[in-house]
Amino acid sequence: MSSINLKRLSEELGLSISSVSKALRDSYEISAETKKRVLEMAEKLNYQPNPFASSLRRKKSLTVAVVIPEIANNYFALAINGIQTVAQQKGYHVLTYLTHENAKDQESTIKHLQGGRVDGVLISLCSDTSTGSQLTELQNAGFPVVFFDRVPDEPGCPTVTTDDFDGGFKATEQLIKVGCKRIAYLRVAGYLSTTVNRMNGYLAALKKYNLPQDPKMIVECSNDDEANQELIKKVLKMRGRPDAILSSVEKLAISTYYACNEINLKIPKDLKVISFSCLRTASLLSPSLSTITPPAFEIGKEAASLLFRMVEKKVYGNRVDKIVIKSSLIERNSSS
Amino acid sequence: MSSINLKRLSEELGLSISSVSKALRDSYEISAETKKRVLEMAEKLNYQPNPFASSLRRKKSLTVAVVIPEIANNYFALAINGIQTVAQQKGYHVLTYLTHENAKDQESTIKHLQGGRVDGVLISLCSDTSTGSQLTELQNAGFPVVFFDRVPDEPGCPTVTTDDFDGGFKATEQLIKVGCKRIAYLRVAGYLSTTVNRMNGYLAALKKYNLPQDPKMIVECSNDDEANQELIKKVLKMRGRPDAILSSVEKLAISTYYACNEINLKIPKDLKVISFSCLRTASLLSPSLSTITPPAFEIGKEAASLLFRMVEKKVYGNRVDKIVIKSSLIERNSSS
DNA sequence: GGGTTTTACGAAAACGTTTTCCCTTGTTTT
DNA sequence: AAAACAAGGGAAAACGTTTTCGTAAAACCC
Repeated sequence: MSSINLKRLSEELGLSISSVSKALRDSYEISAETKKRVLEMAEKLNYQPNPFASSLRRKKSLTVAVVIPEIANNYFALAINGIQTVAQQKGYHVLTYLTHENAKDQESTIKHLQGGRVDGVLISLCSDTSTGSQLTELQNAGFPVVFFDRVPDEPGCPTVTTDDFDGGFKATEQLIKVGCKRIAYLRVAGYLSTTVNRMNGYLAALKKYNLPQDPKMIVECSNDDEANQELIKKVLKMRGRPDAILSSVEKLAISTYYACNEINLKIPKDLKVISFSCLRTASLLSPSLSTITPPAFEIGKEAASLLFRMVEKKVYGNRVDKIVIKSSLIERNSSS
Repeated sequence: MSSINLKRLSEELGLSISSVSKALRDSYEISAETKKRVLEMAEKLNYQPNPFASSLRRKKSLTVAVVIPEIANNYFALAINGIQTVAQQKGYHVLTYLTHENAKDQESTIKHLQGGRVDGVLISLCSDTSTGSQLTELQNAGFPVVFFDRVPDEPGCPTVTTDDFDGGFKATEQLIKVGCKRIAYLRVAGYLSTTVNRMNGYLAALKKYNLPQDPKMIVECSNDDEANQELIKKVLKMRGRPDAILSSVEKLAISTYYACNEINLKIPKDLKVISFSCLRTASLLSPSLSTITPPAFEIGKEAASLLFRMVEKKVYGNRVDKIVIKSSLIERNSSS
């Protein structure tokens, strides 16, 4: 837009283009006095360097991509907040892409990103990702990728996650301690590291306390809120219905609340509920919702920091970071 | 990354660089047969065009910027969702920048954006913006800018907003109809189009129903949740305390709920509450919160569509769009 | 004061595209 | 058969930086 470029600037100053460029980049080859003149003129003419020319030449975009399933979601909104905070402070730009839990979208996004548009990628896999191979390929090619929250199985990739297993375990333990015997686990369809780890924690707790594992107590939900609500209603009306629900994601807890309203089940009297959730209004719900709260903002910050370490040092092949940040279990009325 | 470029591709095919480029862009100068060969080879070698070279040459970035105060906010998360949806479908990339309600950040962001990094800007002003002049300057220079939600006063700029005045009016009217006499309005500091328009609607309703305008009933809040909660508590404890609260933003309604919990005021018995809010769990709160809900997703979509119209036709000087999308007032228990 | 180093700057290539202009060949027109 | 034209393709400039290399002049070293 500001069609004032180095050429224009150099003419104005009676210097060569290269000298002006060097002055602006504070090169030792340019005298202090000249630098000052250049800076002043650049300021005066409101010179803004063309980022594409610069990126083309330097093979650096100063940009990272964030690829997430959705954004209208407290967890991801907070995570992005953390990512942006770190990125903006470092002078990086952030491109975001939504996959809408759709593997095809995710694939084509990744593919486009290989053109060099970004210096690195932060990604949380979508629920119907069949495999992380496309991504691991990418990073094997030397491209910095950090996974957060929903990460692939492959051991060789840097991840930032929370202690999902522990969260699932402790939440389940808590439900058991208040007397629940038939605890249902609401999972989302597809293979998601978070869902699976949380479930494994849940299963481990059942085992520790000698409670049976009923396959009917593991409820596989979809991305359709309506359908989920119906499904949960069905489960809550069946013979031997659960007396507690552990929800692996926030929206399923919401659906559970609606379902209970509809079929007139009282939480916590008839059903106790704990959910993984970043809902800020958890304590204002009726009843207040017990949560395992992942530190989404910190996870975003850590993931971004890790990515920038990888981007800035060239050496990220020899070491793989697996950062885990603890969630906190907050007991409220829905589970007591 | 994929260091395979046109040169490499052309060598592989025994064609010139220019022919390959033309083939890829489906130029009429290239025979169908050759195009097919080129496409196949490009696919085979996983050719990804360098976006910077392309942007540099064509002076098009296929990228837009979204500048918002914060992202961990239901309204903005939904709006971004709408923006992304339109942008991704159009093949555009989206850069997001957070201003953290800080005018300095906003200014420097805008300034950087003038380098040509983006083809257009979607922006919702931060609360301590003194003036939109920097932006209007930008668009006078022929740069496409669309304001959404929080827009400047200047008449000459394209905006996408909701009917804030009406929302404020109807919410107030509703509170009056259920018998409230002393309705407080919670506003945020600084000059924000939304806050002011909503307040004007509030004032107009008071006037229509011959209720007095008490300056003490207009409570100016800050960005500090703690402080706001204290302030609201103070207001709720004063002589002649309000019997209803109209909150201009979601978070102040949350603070109101917390404040009431602390000083043991019962909503809706002792205090009725209506808030502008996109909270999905409004109906699950205790008590369920009556809201005026701006169609954030649609606003995002409309804003993006408008921006793309401006970006794609060169002619956007002669006409200024001011799109208004209605909010819906949803009455729940907090106001009945 | 001849030689060397340092300082400060400029010329030009390079990054990977896109696009304008030109050329060759073959076909059509008159 | 000469002229005109169309089809398909290539050479090279251009976009705005950055960076390597070169080189004048000034400064330094006995």
